[in-house]
Amino acid sequence: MSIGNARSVMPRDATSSPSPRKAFADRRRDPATKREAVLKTAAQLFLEKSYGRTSMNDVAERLNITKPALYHYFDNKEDILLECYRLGCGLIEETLNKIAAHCGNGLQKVEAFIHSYATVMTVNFGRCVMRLDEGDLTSDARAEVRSYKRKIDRRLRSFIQEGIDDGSISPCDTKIAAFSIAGALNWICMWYEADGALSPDEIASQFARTLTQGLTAGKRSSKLRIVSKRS
Amino acid sequence: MSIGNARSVMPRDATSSPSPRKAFADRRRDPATKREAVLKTAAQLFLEKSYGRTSMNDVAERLNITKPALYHYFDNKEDILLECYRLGCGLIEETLNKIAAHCGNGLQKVEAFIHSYATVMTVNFGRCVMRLDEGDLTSDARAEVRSYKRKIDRRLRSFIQEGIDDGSISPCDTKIAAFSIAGALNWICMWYEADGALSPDEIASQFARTLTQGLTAGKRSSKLRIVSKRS
DNA sequence: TTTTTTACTTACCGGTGGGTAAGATAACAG
DNA sequence: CTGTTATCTTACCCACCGGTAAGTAAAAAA
Repeated sequence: MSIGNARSVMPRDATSSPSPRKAFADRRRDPATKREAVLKTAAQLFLEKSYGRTSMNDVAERLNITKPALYHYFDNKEDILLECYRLGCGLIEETLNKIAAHCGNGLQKVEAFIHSYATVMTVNFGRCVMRLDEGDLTSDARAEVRSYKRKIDRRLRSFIQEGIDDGSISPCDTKIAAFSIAGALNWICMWYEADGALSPDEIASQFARTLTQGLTAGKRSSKLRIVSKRS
Repeated sequence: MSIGNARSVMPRDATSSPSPRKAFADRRRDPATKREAVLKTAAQLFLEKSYGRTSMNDVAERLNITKPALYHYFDNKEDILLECYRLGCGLIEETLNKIAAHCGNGLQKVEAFIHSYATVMTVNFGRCVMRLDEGDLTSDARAEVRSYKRKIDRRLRSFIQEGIDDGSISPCDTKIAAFSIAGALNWICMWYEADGALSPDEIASQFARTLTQGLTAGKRSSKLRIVSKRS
């Protein structure tokens, strides 16, 4: 429909705005795109400055609009936050389903989990899930988010248990093992920076290795000999 | 007032108040004890509700005093926060020094690190260091705290490197291995609860095992002797 | 006792931030 | 062109919070 001239920036993709900054350039575009632009900028700001220190004015300013305009797309500030959580949890759940389908033994599933999850932790909405403070949510919303997180934890534990059962993982306390792995992965969202030295894929691969193999030398691949001390 | 005998609660220890709540019962006690009481309650509240959602009134209320009284012991809110960080960092540094002194190979040092650090993460001031948001500090204070944290990271990496050099740890990217271990440990302060099912010592021991041994089955578990090939 | 000092209270200020009321302007339908 | 609707703005309200001023009362000193 009559691209006019200046408007020819053109969406490469209907659902992902090229730059959230420009989504509000035209007065009448589709509301879905604008809503998404709000969400993306908000998520970005929440990660930069935390939810509490990000004012609605901050979000509006970065979008070149004024605060009340935001209330056309979201009921209130918490609504934006909750949506960030939901999107992030959706990303995680996707990967979980893929892994459960991906046949393989328990250890392989855990490895796949670590790899995928680490990758999600380098994506803004994914980072929001673990980095933002649940305490900023009202109790209803918090309960919802908690249930998502519990689900993730249960899945990871079941992968580990599967590995113990099929012999690919050495017996251990699954609860603590899961806490340990999930902790290492969750913490990624605290130090990762998009323009940093480490690429998401590097992180994911190295984490998968470190967490499954441990540090201890003495596996076949290493140049050491192991002498069992106590038959 | 002037309860006379009620004062016989008596400090079992000069430096640790029995209950922060009662530190302000008498009008004239030593200011050091009261200052400490403020600090403890503040730390507790910061962990319960976050720094941002904890008002000076909240702190005062829990101590049965009024807000302005707090300003006799601290210049401002951030001053309290910074002191929490400093105390926590002090705890961590202590353990680091003990470990460096404690002779042993690299792997043993890393194991000791994991054990001690996990324990610190179950102590309020220790938890503050990693759980509270640096963004709440002014840039000067933030720089100070960051330098403490960098130091911790450097020490851990040096332990790992030492292990690689002496053959007790299989070669790996020390930076990512350190991130992985530190992440798992730091995350403890996000889920640990004092009255929970897991005791600090259980956590510490299990983490030391999981992180050093990994999940992979096939090595003899703990009772093995490693013979370094080099030298 | 009287005086001085320390510890604390009541009352208040200024700034900030979430959210709203009501009006303006552009897009669209007819 | 006209009326209607969606979109966005200016102006404002109110609650809360960090911090302070100024006064009160208890403890310690004299």
